[in-house]
Amino acid sequence: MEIFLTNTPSGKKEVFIPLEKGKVGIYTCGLTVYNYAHIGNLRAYVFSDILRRTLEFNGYKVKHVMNITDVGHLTDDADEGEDKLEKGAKREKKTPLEIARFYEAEFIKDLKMMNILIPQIMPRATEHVEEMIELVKKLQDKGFTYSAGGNVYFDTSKFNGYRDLAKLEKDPEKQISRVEKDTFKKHPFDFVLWFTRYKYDKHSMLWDSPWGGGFPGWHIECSAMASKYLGERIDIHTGGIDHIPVHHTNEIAQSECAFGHRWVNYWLHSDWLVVGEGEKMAKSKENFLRLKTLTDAGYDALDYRYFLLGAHYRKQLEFTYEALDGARNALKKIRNRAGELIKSYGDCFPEEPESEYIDDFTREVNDDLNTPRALAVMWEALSDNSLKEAEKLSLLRKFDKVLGLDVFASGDVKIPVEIEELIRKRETARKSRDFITADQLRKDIESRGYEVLDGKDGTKVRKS
RNA sequence: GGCGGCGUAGCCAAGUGGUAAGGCGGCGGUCUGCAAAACCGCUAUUCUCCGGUUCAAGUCCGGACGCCGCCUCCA
Repeated sequence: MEIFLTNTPSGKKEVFIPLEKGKVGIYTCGLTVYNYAHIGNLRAYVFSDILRRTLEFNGYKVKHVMNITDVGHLTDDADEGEDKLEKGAKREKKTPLEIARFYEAEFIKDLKMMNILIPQIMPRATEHVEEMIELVKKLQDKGFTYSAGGNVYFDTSKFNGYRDLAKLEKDPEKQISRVEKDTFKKHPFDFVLWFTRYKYDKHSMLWDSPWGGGFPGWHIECSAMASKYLGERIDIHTGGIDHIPVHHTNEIAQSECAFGHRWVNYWLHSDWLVVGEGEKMAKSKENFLRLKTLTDAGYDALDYRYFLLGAHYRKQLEFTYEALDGARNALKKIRNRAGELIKSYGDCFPEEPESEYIDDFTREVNDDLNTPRALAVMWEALSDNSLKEAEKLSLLRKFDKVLGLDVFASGDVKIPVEIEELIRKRETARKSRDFITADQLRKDIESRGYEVLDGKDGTKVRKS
């Protein structure tokens, strides 16, 4: 079945055609590890995870690369910016590299909790400075750079398609910029490939280069690492919507000039998670929520994942606890159902079910990753009385490969003997119609984290 | 100034010309000693508003109002 993806340059859904049959390379712009990831960041990675899982669901062999930005980049490219890692280091009295490794580890923990498949390759910028220098040299040899004020700049006037991706104003005169002008630039849009001029005397992350000791510009790392691991032509590049105007625009310029041909076939971007009055979540604001904030409040990380899947990745999504509660209840229902199914059928179900629901599900997810509809298909299948229970079980298994909700999580939890004992006591009390004792015992059991389920064929317990 | 998005039930949200998915919540029922769970049923004559095109519009066009993002760093 064909897969359609919305390609940023055209703004339209396009049929996905891989460079090589049966294989896909994906490059995802990762996190700058100077602080914890917030739940908005996580939305972008759940999105790339769904992309990967969908491609694998369709039988593709996926090579997924996600970079770790552990070089401190300036907050802007004039001389005013602060280096984020230096800033974090100062804040926590550690070295920038300690900061980077700590937050990288925390980030990966969050990815795992969100049931995001860890990309096969996660290159660190600091370990690829040589490749970046090589790429800058290549651009220099081809005449796309100039040196000024100690920095090496990319000359955007030499690249015709500059800013096409973002459909931005090409005439600097008409451009309103909020950034202080860097007087060394020939053209306002030019950007730094290599810095030797920097603000801090004791900048601790410096590398030698043909242009002097310094550090790489931000954009060059993705071009260098992406081409190292995926080659000079790449199927899909993903990132947050914020990367379109600057980061990806510049990546395209330097990569296509260096390689001399088209670089990426499909650009996919996820929109913001917003909070309150449509306000985007940002680390600099008070509205910074971490995954830990949610789990400390008693939510499962995958409750949040379910919440994210309920909306399309290309639309702004408003985070509220009310909506998260809805997601939690829904996921719990599915897990309860899945738990019952697995208890009754265990391993006794068709591995590859044949069902129109598979087609429906695939169609939705292949339609630009329409997870809200995919979820709807799952719910319809669950409540379809013409399906056998074992079929539902295998459908759930199958769907969860894409959704990644770990629906069988609460499958077979052993009930402790003391709980069993309380259940028996309660049964005795109920038979003698001593409901006061029975209700007290029920409360007792519930306070220990188990639910009492009275049914036609006796009482059951499950972990709540 | 330029570019772009959004406005669908109490909440989240799908839907890109054919007569309003799904989930949560709420209500009613079955079951239960009661409750919970589970299951079943109901829950938007209507998609911010006003015009237009069309046999047909939430979907296309024009306009109004409201909200938001980007053109600095950001997922």
